[in-house]
Amino acid sequence: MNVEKIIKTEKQIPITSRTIIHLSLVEAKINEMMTAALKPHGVSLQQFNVLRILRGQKGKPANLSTLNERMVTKMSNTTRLVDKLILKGYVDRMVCPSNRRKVEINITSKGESALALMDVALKETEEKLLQNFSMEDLRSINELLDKF
Amino acid sequence: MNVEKIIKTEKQIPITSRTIIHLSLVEAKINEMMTAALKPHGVSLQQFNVLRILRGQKGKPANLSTLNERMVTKMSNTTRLVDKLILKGYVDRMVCPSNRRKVEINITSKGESALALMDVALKETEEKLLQNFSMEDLRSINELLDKF
DNA sequence: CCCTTACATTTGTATATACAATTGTTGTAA
DNA sequence: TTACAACAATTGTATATACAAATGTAAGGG
Repeated sequence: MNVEKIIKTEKQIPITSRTIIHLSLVEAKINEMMTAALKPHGVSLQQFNVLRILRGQKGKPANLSTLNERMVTKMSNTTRLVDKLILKGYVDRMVCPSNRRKVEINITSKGESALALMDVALKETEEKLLQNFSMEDLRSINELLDKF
Repeated sequence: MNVEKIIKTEKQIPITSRTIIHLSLVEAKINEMMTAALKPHGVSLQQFNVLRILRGQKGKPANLSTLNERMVTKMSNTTRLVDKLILKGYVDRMVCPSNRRKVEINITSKGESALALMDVALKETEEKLLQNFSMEDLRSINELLDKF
């Protein structure tokens, strides 16, 4: 990825700023490729993340707050995200019987099989994105990212 | 940054997926902090980037395509981004006399002094974000990010 | 039991972004 | 010169997101 071509905005860009910009550019690239990979499946990256989280629940329903903690988006959007997944029939939502303020969200079997297909597409994209990385590189970058 | 708490969506998450998710989370954090730092100045992160690019032009006007190449956003949004900066009086736009399809965009002196203030705020945010990074860490992470 | 506060989610609204279609301009080949 | 393709920017529209306010529910003190 050719950062220099893009960030030649200032004469002498300090390495701190360079790092921040570099990260944003990489993330944009990732986002773009992942979104493209999911497009044929008709879901957005965020919708995919919700499905993944729900699968991780292994049948135990998740409420909105739980989803929200594990996502980058804000609460109000989580509601609407789930709305869209319900329309597609990938999840269902019901009021929690023990605490009617909460809702319980589950992935449906239709959602699970759709998710399985998405996994394949995403896996390929990940491999493409990370093709220049050795296992040691991956460990290093994760370690460094932990410093944020 | 505690990734583990967030990405416990799946049982055994492979290091490739972990890396991608990790990057997204870090970028989200950066974005959030930068946006917050710019908020008192009344500009978005993207608007700030445009101003920075224009300053880097050193008086030489930039047209929209040029701005676009160096930004993460799409062409149509660049138009509207510049619109907003014009409203604030930070940039001006005129039709290029030699090729009337193009526009020439310049930062105004008002824009430059506003940008100088933003720089201070952003610098602080960067330092906060990168406080755990040694100079060697910064070099490493930039090198690794180049592999994307 | 009523009132207040906190909780969990939803709705309204303004702004941001992506994508496709459109406008206006230039260059060029018949 | 005119017709057509390519270029540069803009507009329309649908969707996404952030933020604030509102809704409905639960829990606890008087």
